[in-house]
Amino acid sequence: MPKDNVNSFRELDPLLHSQLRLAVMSLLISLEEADFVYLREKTGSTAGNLSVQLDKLSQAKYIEVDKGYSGKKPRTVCRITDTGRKAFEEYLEALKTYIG
Amino acid sequence: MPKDNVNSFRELDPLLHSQLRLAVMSLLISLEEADFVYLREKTGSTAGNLSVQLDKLSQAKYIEVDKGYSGKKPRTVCRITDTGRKAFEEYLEALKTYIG
DNA sequence: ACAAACTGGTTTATATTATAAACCTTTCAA
DNA sequence: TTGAAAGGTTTATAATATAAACCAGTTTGT
Repeated sequence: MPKDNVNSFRELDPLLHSQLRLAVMSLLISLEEADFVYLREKTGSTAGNLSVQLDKLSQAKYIEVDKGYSGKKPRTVCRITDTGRKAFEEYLEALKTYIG
Repeated sequence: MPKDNVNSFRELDPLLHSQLRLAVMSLLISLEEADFVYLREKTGSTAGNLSVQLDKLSQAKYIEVDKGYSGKKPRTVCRITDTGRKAFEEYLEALKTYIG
């Protein structure tokens, strides 16, 4: 019996398939650099949530996070890595198997 | 101080932002009718997981689920509703705010 | 006829995630 | 010098996804 009922959907990287992390990556992919406050405002997220999600992206090496100062104020700057860029592109490819 | 740092991302309907439910909706949107076994095979999911997710889609009225028989075997048939179709389209629109 | 295995599912338990709430440290303004 | 704000982090809770266990009926083999 020919089995053509085969899964035709690609895995969606769970690290990217998350509203907030996807938004962050979406921003970083075109900006190449953005700080914590900017990301918080552009995504509309709470600081706590953003902090957690940045950690996850950072641990996966999808982004780099530099903690420094702007004058006397702490300033956390994020940028996407090559790994992150590649993962994002693969996510987009995978998405297409769902949304045509 | 002008605040142009405004959230530019639309909400992603959490009911659709789920790998399996999205796959199911993706199938139903072009097929208009599919049974449980077909969906399980096409999505590569386990029966338990599929059962749970179909319930959620059904409770949200995104799909209709008819339990009947094909000969002596139980057969559960699903189709998308207008509500579901609309939600799916809105999900696609929202996604575009993330993926350009 | 009876047991074992298979179909087509559902229910329940568990692990993971996302999110918000509470908290911390430093700076600034009164 | 005290209180509020900025810039985060940590912790607790709620929601989700997933798998494992289960169930009723059917078919197969002996």
